[in-house]
Amino acid sequence: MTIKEVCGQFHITADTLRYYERVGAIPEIGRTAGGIRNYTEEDLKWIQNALCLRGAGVPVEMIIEYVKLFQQGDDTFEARCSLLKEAREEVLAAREKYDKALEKLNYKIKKYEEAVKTGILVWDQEQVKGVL
Amino acid sequence: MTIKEVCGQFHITADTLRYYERVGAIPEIGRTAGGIRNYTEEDLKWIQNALCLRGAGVPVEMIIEYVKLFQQGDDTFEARCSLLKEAREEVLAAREKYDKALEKLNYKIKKYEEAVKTGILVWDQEQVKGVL
DNA sequence: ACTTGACTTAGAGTTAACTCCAGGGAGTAA
DNA sequence: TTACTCCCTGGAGTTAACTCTAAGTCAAGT
Repeated sequence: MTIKEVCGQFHITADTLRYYERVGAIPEIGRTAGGIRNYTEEDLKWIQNALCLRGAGVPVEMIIEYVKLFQQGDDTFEARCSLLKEAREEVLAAREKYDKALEKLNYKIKKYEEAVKTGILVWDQEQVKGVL
Repeated sequence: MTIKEVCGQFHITADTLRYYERVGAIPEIGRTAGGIRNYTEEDLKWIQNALCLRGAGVPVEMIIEYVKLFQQGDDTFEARCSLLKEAREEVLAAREKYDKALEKLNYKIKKYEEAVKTGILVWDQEQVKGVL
């Protein structure tokens, strides 16, 4: 599979794909005789993994660390496990912030929708702290 | 309220607070006779607002836009409303990615916990796509 | 053989969001 | 008045994660 096909599949640029490989967020990709990258199904899973974690704000550095541990073999199960747990904590903490923001946004949007109709903006005091 | 007190309350640095003010993510803060910032309760709400949105990945640029509209008065209800809706879409989309990542992380952590005990790592094929 | 379009590298450039620094003023206490 | 801590500004520096550029190589079609 060529780099272009992979890009199309994941909606990312070739630069990003090469960047991930260069820094080690995905393993080295095999090449054709002519030196052109040839992605396997396994490679696609690694890309999926990197994109999924990045999408949840996990730093590239952490993904690199996981790939390294993976490549070091079965002695690193424990290290990988605690790395993943660390990542999970970060993602959970971030998601809570997202939930809080959504709650406030929903409240404000509701009030603004009313305000657009009535011409008057009202905040029910203290219903949601810190709204403006 | 001094800048230091505000920093303590929100666990951010004075630099960040001045930065938000400088770019307009919060309104201008009133000063003492000597030119030192004196934060009011209203200011704190704006800071809360900025931090809440930033915590959910909403770009500073968007927050600035909201503050601008707010300061332009009641003619901007509609504009503010659609800005908030746009922000909500972004936050919702991001949160879905977080959920997907969490699902995978939970699955992998479970498998790794078993692997640490048994010495063998098993992926139930296709249960979660793209796991490694 | 030639053209065309996709691929390669090393390395420089960009962007957002801070973060730090130098040089100086403000406020309180001894 | 001296000391000390906090605060001020303008501007430079940092960091992560890409993103782009130049100069060249590869592969397919005609």
